Amino acid sequence: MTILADFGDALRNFLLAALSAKDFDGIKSDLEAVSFNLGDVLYESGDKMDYAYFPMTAIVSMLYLMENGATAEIGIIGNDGIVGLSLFMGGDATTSRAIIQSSGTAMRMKAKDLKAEFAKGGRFQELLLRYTQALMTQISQTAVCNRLHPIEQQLARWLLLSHDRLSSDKLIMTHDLISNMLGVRREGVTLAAQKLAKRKLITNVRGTITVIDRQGLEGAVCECYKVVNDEYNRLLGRGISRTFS
Amino acid sequence: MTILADFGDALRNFLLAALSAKDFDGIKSDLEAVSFNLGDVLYESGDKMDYAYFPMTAIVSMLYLMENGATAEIGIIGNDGIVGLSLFMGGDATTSRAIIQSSGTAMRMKAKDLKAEFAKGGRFQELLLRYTQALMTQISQTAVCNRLHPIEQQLARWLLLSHDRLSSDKLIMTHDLISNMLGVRREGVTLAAQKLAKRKLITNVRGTITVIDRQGLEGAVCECYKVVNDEYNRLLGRGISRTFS
DNA sequence: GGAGGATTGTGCTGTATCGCACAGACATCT
DNA sequence: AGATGTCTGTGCGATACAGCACAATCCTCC
Repeated sequence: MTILADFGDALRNFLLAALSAKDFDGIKSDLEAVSFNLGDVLYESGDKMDYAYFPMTAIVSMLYLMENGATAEIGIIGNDGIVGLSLFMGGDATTSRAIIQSSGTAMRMKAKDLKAEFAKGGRFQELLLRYTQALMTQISQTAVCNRLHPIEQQLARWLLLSHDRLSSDKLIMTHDLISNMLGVRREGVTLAAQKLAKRKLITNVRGTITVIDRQGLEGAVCECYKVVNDEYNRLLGRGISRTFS
Repeated sequence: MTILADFGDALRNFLLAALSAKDFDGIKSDLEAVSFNLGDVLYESGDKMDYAYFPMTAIVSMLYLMENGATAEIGIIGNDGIVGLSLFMGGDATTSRAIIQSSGTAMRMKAKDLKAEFAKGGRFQELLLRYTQALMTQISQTAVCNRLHPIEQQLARWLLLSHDRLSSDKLIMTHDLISNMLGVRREGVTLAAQKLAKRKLITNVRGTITVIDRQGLEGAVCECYKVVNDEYNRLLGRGISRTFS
């Protein structure tokens, strides 16, 4: 992680952008721009959190780590949200690891500042709570998808969720990394990616997956994607999906 | 659903019991005791909620329903918590169905009363937020468990979560009902229940599963159960597990 | 006590995915 | 250019579970 000298464009984060100018000015001095690289860990499971993060171009993956080393992702947080819900929820820590899935920038805010702002009530609190509910929907739908849908559809869902939070069509990710997120074998990801590539929805070259047919990918995904996106839209006033934005 | 004449023992619900006498007196007049039967639906997915429910002896299952009719449970709420988080989260509805998994009683509270009490801040708000985080942990762990663990362990987890929220050792549930919760085939539940019965952890007769070796069942379960229980303990000051209470 | 329905048990085939092994392709660094 | 490490592709058997079919058991209600 690197602390950036310039303030950056905080309004690339939707939660910050949804504040009124007055509300934003109130918290602006609490924000600090930072930059992350792929694989950086924001928190380990059980860590007491010192900061909350509002991703701008970075994407964060919430990952569970099992005793036998297996991992599975429960949610993706990008410029739509905030990492560190448990600060205002009261727990100060979660049982998941927060890891950078795509390099980029974020605003960070000290734990005590976030708590203080939250405690004031008002628009900021409301936004944070609505985002929490949206994230719960994403996690819930992940649970359902893990149970009921084949890898190919889950990969499509994962690619769309990531694509929505990126400004590019290129996802810098190895199959191995993706397999850790989805909690499946690396070979399973290779197979699924080949199928999607054969359908001309993505290209699939060493270390990079590129979305070439966004509409088509939405046709290949299970209903889980739309349910989550509709709920983000309902709760936060706009979908995160790049198709409709 | 039946509205009960007598007030009942509201303090069987841990959230209500955790309030100070003064705080509880403040909301007491907002509460009304109701009784539910197996299969009663508290909300459908997308329904605007009129009431929140604090289960006392009832157990509620949060269920997702897919387009093809398949279902999967994302969380269990009993006397440890509250059904209707989205009221104070701001969404007023969720994408899941809330259905009675075990008959019994609950306190209900009008939506606007709950929102008003939440908005006051203080101990009640804090408890609700902490419970929300605990439930998020349960949902997340469900997602992971769905991905990584075999049916037998998942059934054990599900039985323990239900057993913790019951005052009896008898769970009135058919294999078919359980299969809807776990999102697997009915036959899969039959097989898994037979294996647990062969290990003398439960008995398994038509329509009723009885826990006969609680300790043994905890030995048969995956780590998911303990992670969730420890987190409830950390966040809410006590585990829900009957073993340690 | 017989009929009918609900619940559980069992067997079969098909399939998705795992676990493992290894080859080929590519990237990087010297 | 060659060495080395990383990433992807492929093939195999094993396994867990799905989907389907149907028998056996039990419960309830006339």
